[in-house]
Amino acid sequence: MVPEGESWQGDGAPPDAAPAEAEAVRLAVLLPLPLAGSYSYLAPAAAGLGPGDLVLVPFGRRELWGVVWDRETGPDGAPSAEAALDTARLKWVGRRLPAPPLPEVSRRFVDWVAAYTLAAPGAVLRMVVSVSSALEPPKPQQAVRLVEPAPEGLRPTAQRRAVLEAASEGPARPAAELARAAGVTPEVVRKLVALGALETVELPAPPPFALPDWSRPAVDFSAAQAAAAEVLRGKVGAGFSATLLDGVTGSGKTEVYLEAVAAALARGEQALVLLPEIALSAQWLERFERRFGVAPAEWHSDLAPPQRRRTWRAVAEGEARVVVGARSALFLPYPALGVIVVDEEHDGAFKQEEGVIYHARDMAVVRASLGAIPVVLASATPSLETLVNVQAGKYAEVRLPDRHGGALLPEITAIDLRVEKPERLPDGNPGWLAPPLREALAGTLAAGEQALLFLNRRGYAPLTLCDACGHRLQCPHCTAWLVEHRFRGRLFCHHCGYARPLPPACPACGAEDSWRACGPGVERLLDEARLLFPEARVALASSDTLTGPRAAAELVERLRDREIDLLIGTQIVAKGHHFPHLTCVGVVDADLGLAGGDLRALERTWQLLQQVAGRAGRDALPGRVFLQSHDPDHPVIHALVAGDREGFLAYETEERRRGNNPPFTRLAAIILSDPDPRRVDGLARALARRAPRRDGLEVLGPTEAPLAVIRGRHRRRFLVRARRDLPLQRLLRDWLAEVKVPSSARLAVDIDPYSFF
DNA sequence: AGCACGCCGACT
DNA sequence: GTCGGCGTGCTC
Repeated sequence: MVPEGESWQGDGAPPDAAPAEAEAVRLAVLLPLPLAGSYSYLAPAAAGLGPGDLVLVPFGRRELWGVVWDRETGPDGAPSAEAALDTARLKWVGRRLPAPPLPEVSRRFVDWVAAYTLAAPGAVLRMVVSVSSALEPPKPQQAVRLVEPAPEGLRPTAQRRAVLEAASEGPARPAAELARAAGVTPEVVRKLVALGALETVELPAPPPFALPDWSRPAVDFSAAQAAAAEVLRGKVGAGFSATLLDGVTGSGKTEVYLEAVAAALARGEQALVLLPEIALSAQWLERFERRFGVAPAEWHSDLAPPQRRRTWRAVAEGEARVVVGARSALFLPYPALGVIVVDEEHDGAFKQEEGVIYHARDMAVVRASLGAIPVVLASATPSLETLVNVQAGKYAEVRLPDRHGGALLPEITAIDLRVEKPERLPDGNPGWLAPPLREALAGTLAAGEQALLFLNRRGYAPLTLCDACGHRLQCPHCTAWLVEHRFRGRLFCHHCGYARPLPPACPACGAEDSWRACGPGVERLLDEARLLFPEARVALASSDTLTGPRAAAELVERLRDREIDLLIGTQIVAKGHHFPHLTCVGVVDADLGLAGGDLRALERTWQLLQQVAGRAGRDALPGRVFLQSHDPDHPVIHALVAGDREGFLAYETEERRRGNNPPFTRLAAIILSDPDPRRVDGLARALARRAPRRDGLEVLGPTEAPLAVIRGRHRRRFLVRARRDLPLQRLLRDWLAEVKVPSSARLAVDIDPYSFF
């Protein structure tokens, strides 16, 4: 018989002699598919399979991996209620995969997230087991090296010589890498192996993830930091807790929460730090290494597949002790997670908007609760949701009041664009910088200090129209204007990626050279800055210019080395980098986002501008911040100028309460889409007819979604607002189950929607 | 999600 | 006459 724990070879048919019924068990196996539930399989009792085990199972005419979710027998050995399916129809589980079983807490997390987001459990499972190739043990990597002495009779072509020369330098390398280094196709290398000039060897396994040294001394803490660190350390090992770590930019939050990480490490546990955008985290990694002496395991979407495989397995085996990652890192199968930190918890990047739609900050709190561990939410501008939870006593709070090292907070001034109008530029084009901002920039640059212009608009101009007939260039697939990107010489749709060159003549009236750019983008500001400050070294920072971690790190370096005098950037520059000589920040359009219509527009604007303002004057030099606005009396602008955070929060809290909006109610969005507008309208009407009606529940819609057409799909949207005590998910599930969705249409549910697009 | 089966247009 | 389009349905 099969020894327990060994992998049992099977192929969906019963093993040699079919075991008697008594020797077989029924298992519920969850598959990584968007299906409603698990599927039942048979397995020999002696295989010892239990919940969490990873197995291969036959499914239709395919073979899939799956996770044993449950034994389908009650405590008395009788089949459970849901195991009604006729045993004769069941297939047999195949091979058990040689991977650590999925921890119980991960399985409960999958079920919880699926129930909350209305996603299929299998779709959530796929986020946990996101690297199916990691389920087999790592194959040793093959490499090639030179055979010495070289075999005789080898025809030495130029390509072969290049390969042999490359191979003579350095250690054995994978064939593909060697081919790349020699500038030849892999075929040449293969041929040389066949000819005996190169030989294949196994590369030693890469070194395991190093254990961070938590016993190294922490950096010098201020009294406030030391006290905060002590509180956070005390949460570790004390069951579930959620704590807001609230401190202004530069107050040293990172070092403080790393003490909670150190405490978890000291207990032999794992730690997870979620960052909104791992790509821009070079400085964060430096700080981690300074504290622990080694690098943490990284997890984000653009890891190379071998690294991904290795990291997944190292996490599952408990070898990777600290993971820093983007939101998807939350779903890794940690066997011994001891603490979760969500840095910049207010950041919208934690909201996953595709596939399983979830908010990583909220799900982190759930994961912590299921694992009975602490979660730390860190931010200089906490979300209203989190602050309300603090006020309600659900979350603890730790504050770091001062800028570490005593740097001064910047002085913030609003510029009323209705009074201080930007002048035309010397070349006749409109300008976007009002006189007071121009003067401040001139003064800053003359003093040899650095300045930042912030405008949250990529490209040259948000709209391009024909001066002769007024025709506006629009995306053919979306309800959106095309944005001119002059450096790339093309027009782009920011919603679907459609790109085309600027047409030489207007497609509507045929006029030539008639395009007029309307409004500013960062590229246009760059033109203005170069014209006004020809001596200054100006650089641009947007997602178009900072395409990866290297580019971002390089920019940070150039700023630090003062090779840049004036930086012009989108929100990409708001994230926490230290630029000690940056003393002047100009927000070109502080009103952008105030009008946005969605319920978090004000909060986002507040947070973004607060963060941008925090870039100014971080060390000994005081900073100045200018907000250009057409509405300087707006409460958000007022609060920013007065530095009145409590005032803003009180205002915004009251607005949300009055509008019956979250966190005082709960929202869900139902988004329908179909290439055929008539069909999506039909589906919307069918849903509207069956919309649930009850006290405390509002169903708004259907309306055209704000971008009515994206990628050629017509979109309609319902918004559901529910009193917090109502079972929102159950109501939605019952409602949506009543309507048949045509196969061409898609229906997505967004619980707690953030983006209203 | 795949991968079948199934019923209508342009091609060797 | 077939190859092939993707609409509908099923997978323990």
